[in-house]
Order: sequence, then structure tokens, then C-alpha cells
Amino acid sequence: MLSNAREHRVLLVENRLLAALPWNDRQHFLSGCEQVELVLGNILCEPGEVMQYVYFPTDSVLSLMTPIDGHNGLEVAMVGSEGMFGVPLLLGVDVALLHAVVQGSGMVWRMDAARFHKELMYSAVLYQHLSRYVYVLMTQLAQTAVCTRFHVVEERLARWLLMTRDRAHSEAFHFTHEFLAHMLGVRRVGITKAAGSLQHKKLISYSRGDVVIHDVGGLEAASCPCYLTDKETYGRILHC
Amino acid sequence: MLSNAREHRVLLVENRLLAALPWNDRQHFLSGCEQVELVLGNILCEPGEVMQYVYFPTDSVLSLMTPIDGHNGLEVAMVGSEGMFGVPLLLGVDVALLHAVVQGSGMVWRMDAARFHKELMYSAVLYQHLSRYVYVLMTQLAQTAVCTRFHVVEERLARWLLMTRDRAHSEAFHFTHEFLAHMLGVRRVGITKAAGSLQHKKLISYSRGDVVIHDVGGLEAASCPCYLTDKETYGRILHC
DNA sequence: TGCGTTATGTTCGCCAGCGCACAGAAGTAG
DNA sequence: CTACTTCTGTGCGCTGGCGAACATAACGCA
Repeated sequence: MLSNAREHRVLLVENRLLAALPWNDRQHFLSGCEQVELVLGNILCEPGEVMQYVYFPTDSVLSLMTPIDGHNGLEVAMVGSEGMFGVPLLLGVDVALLHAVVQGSGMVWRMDAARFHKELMYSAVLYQHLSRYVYVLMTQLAQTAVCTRFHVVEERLARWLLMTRDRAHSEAFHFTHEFLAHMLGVRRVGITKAAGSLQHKKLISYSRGDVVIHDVGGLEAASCPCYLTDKETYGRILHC
Repeated sequence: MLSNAREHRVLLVENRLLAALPWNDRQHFLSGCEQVELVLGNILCEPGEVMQYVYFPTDSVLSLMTPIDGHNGLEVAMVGSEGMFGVPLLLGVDVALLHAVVQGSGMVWRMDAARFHKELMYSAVLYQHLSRYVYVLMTQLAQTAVCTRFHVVEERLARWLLMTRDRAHSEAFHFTHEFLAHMLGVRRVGITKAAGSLQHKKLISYSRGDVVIHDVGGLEAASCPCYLTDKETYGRILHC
């Protein structure tokens, strides 16, 4: 019963990079994958570690963090069903430099590195799609750099919630202020203030970690233009 | 006479991505290139533009800027003889999303997009090397994001000067405070103050745009760890 | 029911960087 | 030599975010 429900959910929300493949290539690829459940807080990879797998989220969400001066640093990119984790392996490098943590529980397709390399040889379309994704990811990194520099916490929080919403396919999640502070690289108090402001404007509500988005349009208006810039880039390059 | 001097300089300072290729592949590649002189302020590419060429600097230096809210924004990556400009074309996308401006005059090898694609088919080693470079560039983007967030102007300026030094193969350059302010995304006055401090510590000197680095070690100590982190990554991944 | 834990809210002094304005100083052209 | 432009230095008051500490509030388990 429960496994049926999960099955159902997984079928509904496919990984979009894989969904874009021709049927044959896709079946071939998926036959080499295993389906794994990720839960919030799981660490897929530490900087400097050799990467064993590539991951294609369906309804899970990953955060890529750049560590700095000992502490966790900052989230520099977010990966959901529109993307993949394991770009280094695609580029011929087997050591990761980012910290990858599960930010939203859910399922992924996972494939080991050796098989992944075989698949890249097998399907030129796969290679091409993933390359385009790398490009999109790079623009996301660049956008994050400027956003972090020029925009205030409230705008950045709004952007982050919207990005999460798009990837989690949901309007409700569970994040404490502490956690959000880590993601945005600010103090917990900064989140408390920004979230309070967004709630006051009736755009979101939360209590003890349960965040609910009430007004997507309003939240877009409250966020910095980076959200729409990113989204537009995804659409233009990946046609999704 | 002058062209002899230039010839000499160009031979001394090769592009390192190309230098790492086997002799055959390299000759094949260079036969499809033309050598072009870039001068400070030249704009190679605007965001949204279709990319016509790829560039392999020898002794010139390029800045990749992410525009924001109308103005120029921030430098997110720097490209010199250790790299290339035109990563989108490598990844199968022909539209640029960054603003590329010449930050240090000098020579580049330039190749048009069509020939570049042929070369990628011709040499697997080329493809592999450039892919690894893409990875390094991504880590540089991520590093810039956190650096910009957490480090003060003086540290960032020191880092920037050191990065420029490595790419320009020189200890002396010409940059006004205004220009540096654009690169780091801060006020001109912020640069005046930071540069004054570095000069006071006898690490650099400048007057009316002529910057000279006097104490590399001291400058490294004054810079944030991002400089060495980046450098170490270049060494580890590109073996240079 | 009560007690520990977790999550949120508030306050206070501090500082880096901001925007703005203006003053000097060093080159450049007539 | 003068007038003009470019580049650098200094001085405001302002603000967003920082670090630290403390207060409340809700949940969850014994």
C-alpha cells in the first residue's frame, strides 16, 4: 500500500534530464540505475572525496555548498528533478569540490561512475543534454555570486523558497530558521527577521519549521530578479 | 623590430591548455587559429549574444562579468593563459550569458565556432583537457560566490591582484581604482582605502593607475585563502 | 503533568560598506 | 602658463548584517 503510493509519486515526477531522452536511450540508462530514497540531512559528498555515483533526483532536492574557512559556507546551487548531481564525472574528474547535502527528502535515480561513463559513450544525445545542463549550472553559480553580493536577505530568502518550490513540486516544506541561515550564509536572526517580514506580507506562513507558500506571485515580486533570470535560463537552454 | 619583440614574447608565453596537447593535435589545432591582439577594454562578448569564436589567451587576460540590475555587476572569473573563453561552445550552447571584457592587453589564439567543433571531433585529448578546464572554472565560480560574501575588500583586492599577476605574467599593471571597483563590485572609495592599506604595508605601490606588486608572499598573507584554494585546484586538476 | 529540548523572537553595541560630496594632485592639451 | 580632465584622498551620516546574549513559546517524552 505504502509502496504503491510511492510508486505512484515517482511515476508522476520524473527526472527531466532523463525524460528528455529518446525512449531507447532512456530505457537503456534507467536499466543501469537504482532507485534510492534520500532523507533530509544526508550528505552525498564531501569536498575532496572521490565520487562514486551520479544522481538524478525525481522528487528530492539537493544543495551544493561551498565550504569556507572551516564552516559550511553557502549554498551555491540547487539540484532537483530538472538536473543532476555528479557533473565532475561528466567532465572527466572524479573528485568533488563541493559539499552536497539533501535539502528535500525524496527519490533519486543513482548510477555508479563506471556505468555512467559507458552510458555516455552509448548515447550521444545523453551527453549533449547533460552538457547543456552543465552550462545552466554554471550560469546559476555566476548568478548566485552576484545575488549574494548585491541583494538583501529578504529578497534572497524569497528567491530560495521559490527555487525550492519549483524543485520539490510542493508549496509546503520543513526548514528551521537555523537551516535556512546556513543555506544563505547569514545569521539565524537575519532569517527570523526576513521570514517575519514575508509572513507579515501574507506571502508565506510558518511555525516551528513548517513553511507554507501562500502567494507565489507576491513572493516573486518580493524576490530579487535572480529568480526569474535563472528560471528563464533553464527554459531557454533546457527547454523545460 | 617591434613585431620581432612581440613574436618573442608570444613564443615564451604559450596557452597552457594547448601546450598540454600532443604535438600533432596541437599543430592541427593551431593551424585553424588566428593570432589576434586584444587591447584593454575590448568587449569580446555581451550576454545573450551568439558566440562566434573561442579564445585561448597567451599573454592577455579576460574578465568574465555577470551583469545585474542594469549595471556591470561583478567579475566572477578570470581567464588567462591557463584557460580559454568560449566554454558555452564546448558545451553545445552558442549563446553567451556572461560579459567578457579584456582586462589585460595581449595576444590570443582565436578560432571560429565551426572549426572548433571539428577540432573537438578530431582530438579526444583536446576534448578531455577542455572538459577538465570547465570543471576548474566551475569551482572558481563557486569560490567567487563565497569569497564575495564573506571576505572584506582588502583581502579580495589582494586576491585579485595575485590572480592577475599569475595570468599576466607580470608584477606591474595599469588599473585605476574605478576599474578595480567595477571588478570587485564595490565603491571606488573602498578600493582607495584597501589599496592604501596594502601600500602602507609595502606590499604594493601605485600611482595614477600604475600598480606594482612588491611582496608576493606578503600579498598572499593579506589575501583571503580563496587565492591559494583556487591555485591548488588549478594545479590538481590541470596539472599546471 | 512537568521538564528538557527545540524553535523563534528581541535587544544592544559594533562595523564594513554605501551614497554623496568635495578637495587636492597629477597629468594633458591649447 | 593655463585650463581641463583624470585620478586619488577624505569626510560626512546611514544602513544591513554581525556577534552575543537572553526571553519566550511550543513540542515531545517520561
